[in-house]
Amino acid sequence: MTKPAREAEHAGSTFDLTTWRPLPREFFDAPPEQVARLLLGKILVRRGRGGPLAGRIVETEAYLGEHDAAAHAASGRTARNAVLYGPPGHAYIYNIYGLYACFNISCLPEGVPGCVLVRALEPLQGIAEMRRNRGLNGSAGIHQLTSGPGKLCQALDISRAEDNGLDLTRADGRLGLVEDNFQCGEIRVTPRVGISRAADWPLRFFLAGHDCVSGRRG
DNA sequence: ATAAGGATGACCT
DNA sequence: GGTCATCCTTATA
Repeated sequence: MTKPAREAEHAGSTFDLTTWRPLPREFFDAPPEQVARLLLGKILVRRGRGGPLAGRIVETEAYLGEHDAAAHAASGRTARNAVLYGPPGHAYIYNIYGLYACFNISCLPEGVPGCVLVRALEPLQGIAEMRRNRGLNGSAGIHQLTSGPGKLCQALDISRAEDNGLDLTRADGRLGLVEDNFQCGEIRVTPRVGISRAADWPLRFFLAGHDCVSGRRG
């Protein structure tokens, strides 16, 4: 250990690995649109072999229950979406387009489906490893590492096979969410990205003007 | 603009 | 059982 792992590499974070406690279950036992908003500014931590990988959440989307045609719960409970019906605060990870993973967090009490999709992070810690995981060289900008749901899973080495169903509230878990007392500034709300049904519902939340937000940032 | 890529669920037999 | 359209995306042109 040449250097204490307590200091964030990237500017502006008070994140301290020696004291981090995951957000409690009650935080997630709430409607997805509320959790999605409150997750902005929090830190997603991945405990890896080469040390922690961490980033600040800058973009989220809420997916509601069976009345939300864009949600995986829309057609009722299946083997794939069982986590959505389980207790809050668990990782729901699915593969998309045969290529990428998407990381969601279950909300609402057991039996009631709903989740938040984490769409983008600002890399804070383990940036070199994120670059490696993404197959990018040193010239790739910070904002290319985790500015999209598939990108951030690749950067943090999150996969359905390894991580689906994980309890995110365990202090010793591989994945967790941490309070950072970060001042978010203006939060912008728009329709969700990449869906065809319920396409006008205002359930996407992101930090206005942040470089690491995916796609169009207005 | 669009191809890549594979799992999933809907809808049959 | 089988087939098929769809998909909460990304990196290329």
